[in-house]
Amino acid sequence: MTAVSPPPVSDLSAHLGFWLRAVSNHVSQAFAGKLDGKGVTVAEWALLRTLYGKPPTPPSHLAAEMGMSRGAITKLADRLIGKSLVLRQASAHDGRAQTLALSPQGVGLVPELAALADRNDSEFFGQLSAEERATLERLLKRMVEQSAMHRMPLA
Amino acid sequence: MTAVSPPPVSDLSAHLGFWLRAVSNHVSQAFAGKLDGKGVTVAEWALLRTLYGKPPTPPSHLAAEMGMSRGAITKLADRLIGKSLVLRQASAHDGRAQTLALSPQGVGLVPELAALADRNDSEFFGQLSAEERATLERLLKRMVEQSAMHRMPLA
DNA sequence: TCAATGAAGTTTCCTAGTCAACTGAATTGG
DNA sequence: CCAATTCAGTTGACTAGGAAACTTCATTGA
Repeated sequence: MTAVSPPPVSDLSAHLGFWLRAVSNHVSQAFAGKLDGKGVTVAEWALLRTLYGKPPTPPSHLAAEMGMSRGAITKLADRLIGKSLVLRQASAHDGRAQTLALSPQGVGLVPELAALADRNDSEFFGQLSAEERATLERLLKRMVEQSAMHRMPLA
Repeated sequence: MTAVSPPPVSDLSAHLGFWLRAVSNHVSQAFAGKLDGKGVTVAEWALLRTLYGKPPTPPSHLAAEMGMSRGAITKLADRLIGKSLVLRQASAHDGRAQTLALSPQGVGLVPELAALADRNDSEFFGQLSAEERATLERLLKRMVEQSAMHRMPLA
């Protein structure tokens, strides 16, 4: 009568996905912390940046571009309108449609936030050599292409 | 009188963090889909895997190891106990403390889930050459070390 | 021309975290 | 030896997103 020991299974850390997620979450959380000081979340930053320099854009376009549901955009936009960073305008032609655009405050804020994004990125990836960064970028982009990641979910 | 055009700011996709998050989320979501068939979430998988092969473990240890709050572990454990995959036991010595352990069903399930994790990982990273995978792993692990990511948040 | 279909946004319900307040048990030091 | 503090775990309020039902409007085709 021998004791039954559980079969060996691969470790969590045996997966590249594990390390990818660890680093990704760490970088994102650090960025979230920086944005906190500006009273903005990462998702809000993404929407603001997406609107920057664009003509007024329908929420459904933003949803597709940002890889979020339309419902999520509704709520995100509500929050940003509450912060006076975004303006919602009904379409003249189509009674259903509307567009979202940056308010003047929003336009003013985006460059500040972009500077934080730059800083955050170099804070973490500056630890790698330029060549290593290029390699990392190349590999990641190839995975995006080959895995048909046409949606870029924020969550 | 010249029109004021908004200053150019770096694109979202100019940041390595952007691509990292895109790939990470994609891989995680694909994995979540696979786990769905087993009635388990990614966080639940992580807790099950963490308990596998370990003696009964206090929730607070799991919280530290998994980079989650104690409150989150309480709720996660509640769910897993509801699915009869985890057992909660009060400590004999310390009236406050308790331990969590896999149930027999939990022990049986982990290898199945681990196989899904293996499959998911190779599905995505199998697109890279062995050398590229090694490079990616090296770079990611270095970032974990150098950025003092002692916490590994799941969220 | 008007019923059926489809599209755009909103809303509701659900899940899953965090944080902070709380409960009850253990420890400590005056 | 007991009051204050600290510690483990739970709970509740809150946040953020997804999915699906729903509303309103537009289009289309018989």
